[in-house]
Order: sequence, then C-alpha cells, then structure tokens
Amino acid sequence: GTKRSMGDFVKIAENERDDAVEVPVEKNGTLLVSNVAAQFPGACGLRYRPLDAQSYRGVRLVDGVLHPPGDGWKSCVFFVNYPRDLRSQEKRKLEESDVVTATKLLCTEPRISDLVVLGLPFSTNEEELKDYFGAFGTVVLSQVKNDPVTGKSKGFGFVRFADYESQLKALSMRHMIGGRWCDVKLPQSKMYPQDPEQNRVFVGRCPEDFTAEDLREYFCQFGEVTDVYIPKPFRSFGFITFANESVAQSLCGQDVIIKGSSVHLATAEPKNAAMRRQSRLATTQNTLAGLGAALGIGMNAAATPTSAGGFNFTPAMVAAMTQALQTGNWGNVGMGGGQRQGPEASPPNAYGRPPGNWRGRSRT
DNA sequence: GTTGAGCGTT
Repeated sequence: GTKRSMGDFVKIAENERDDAVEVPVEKNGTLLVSNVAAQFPGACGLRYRPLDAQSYRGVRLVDGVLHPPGDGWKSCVFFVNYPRDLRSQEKRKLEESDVVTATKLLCTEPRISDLVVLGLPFSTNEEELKDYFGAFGTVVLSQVKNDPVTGKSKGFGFVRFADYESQLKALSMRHMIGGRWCDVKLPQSKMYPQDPEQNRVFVGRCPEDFTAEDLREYFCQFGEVTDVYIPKPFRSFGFITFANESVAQSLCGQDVIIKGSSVHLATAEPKNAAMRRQSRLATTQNTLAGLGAALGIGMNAAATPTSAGGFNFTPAMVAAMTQALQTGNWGNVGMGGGQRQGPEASPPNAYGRPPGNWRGRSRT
C-alpha cells in the first residue's frame, strides 16, 4: 500500500545535549547525506553509540548514501559528523568552528548524570516519577522540586539511572507523564572549572540532616580526607579537603548520591580574591589544554593558549571562554563575543547556538 | 481550586 510505515525517519542530533531532529529515510532504507545536511548544514556523516560498545561507531557512507547499521535506524539516536578541517572557509569561521566543536566534545563525554525532567504535572510526586522511569532501568534518584513557601511542585525534577544505557534511552525521547509531555535533558547547570592546585571539593545540594561524619564516611573511600567543613547555620553545602589534589580533581564535576540525596561536587572557590585571580589564569590554560586533548591534538604545557595545537584563539575568544568558565554560560563562546560585560552583553542563549545577529557588525 | 518556560548548589 501507500501507507507510510515505521522506520521512515532517523533521529539525529548535533550532540547528546541537543534535541534530536527526525530526518527522512529513502524507500530502500538508506539515508542521503544531503537530507542530513538539510537539517545540519555542513554535515558529512553520522556516528552512533551502540548499546554494547563504549565508543562511537561510524555509519557506512558510499557516494553520499548512508547505510543503516545492523540494528537499523530505529535503535538509537545518531550524531552528526562535520569535516574537521575547513581550511577553505574564511578564517573567522574556522576559529568559531574549532572552539564550538571543542567545547561540545568536552561536554559530551559519556557518563551517568542526573537528568532534568521538565514539564511535569504539578501533581506528580517523586514516587510516581521513579515509577515512570523505572521502565527504562534502575532509578537511583527521583526528585521533584517544590516551592519552599507553598510546598507545591514547581513542575520539574531530576532523575538518575544506575546505568548509561538507560540514560541514553530516556534522553532520546519525549515522555508522557501524568498526561503531559515532558522533556528529559542533561542539566545545563553551571560548569565549574578544575584547578589542579586545589585539594578542596565543594559539595552542593546537601540536605539539612547531613553531618560532617556522613561526608567523611562517604568520601574516605576515595582517599585520605584531611578536613570536612559544614557551615553553621545550615547553608546546604559543605567542603571536603583531601590530602591528595588529584583525588579532589577527579571528583569535581560529578554528582554522587549520599544517604539517598544527589549532591554535586565542584571545585571550591578559593578563599580570597588574590588566589581567585591566580586560579582563573591557571584554569583558562588548563581548559584550553583540555580542549586540545578532547580533539586529539597535542597541546603541551608550555604552549601558549592563543596559538597551540593548530588552534588560533583570538583574545576575544579566550575572553569568552574565560567568562564561560566563570559564569557557566557557554552561549557566547565561539562567536567572537564575551569581551563585553554588564547590561549590554548578549543574553544567554541556547547552548552553542550563536544569536541571530552574530554575523552583523554592531554599531559601537 | 491559580501556573506551564525553565534548571539543583559557593
């Protein structure tokens, strides 16, 4: 018959953080690169993450035609590949592309994370949330955020799975929960820079009943704990100091569950302003080196951040990245902005997407 | 009895 069947579309996303777009499949089951490029300009191929593999796997490409993997197009979300080298393009665009690619790669490391659930019915409670997502795998965290005054749900929450496969599945679709469509996303909460000199870890989102002993008992599994500090009166955070700096660093950026609560571990802010300035400089250099590593480009410690590993970061871009690291807003990175601050600065926008007027030369 | 885009923590 002429009726369209399932399998007519492939879910494709820019990366694991962005929403997927459905791209039509040809009648013979193949996918044209030109159709992918219609949604993702510049796309030259696809990759995906098989459930049984920890690495990405490339999709077979012959003469502009992409051939489905063994499990077919429906088995997972596919990710867009772009040409690494765009030297024929104008230089400004090249720089932007490099930084955007690098920052995206840094943010798509495969790891289990808390997931934000948006659009929950105001009536949904944590038990119902856990029950719903239990169909995808073992749920180790279920939270509904409430208004502290009224005690009522704010319509969003967080879930966390025990395994990465369940997380990928939950992220790949929209969810009907309690009669409403809900979105599940990787949280875009603030990214905190890592500082190799720092042996203190900030522990955020601590419940009020956490004691210093609770924290010490949990964190001693990672290495020798030399101090635990919980401010009084209660301020919902604490600090762990390790004897070993690399132990502290390895924990920063993770979410861990202690006594059933998800806490976020981040680099502690240095105690005084002088140390803070010093650490910002180290942080920027460290991050740029990290970007190079993420792209598989060697960037030795002696290299200057503005011309290393084939990158050509302009001062404006370094400023944008520095600002992003300090504010957690990556929206301006890669567009040559970020040097302006205050009310006139561009507002935050969707991750990695330049604002509509970025090509224009603004009047100064 | 109200609401509907967002994002938890220094």
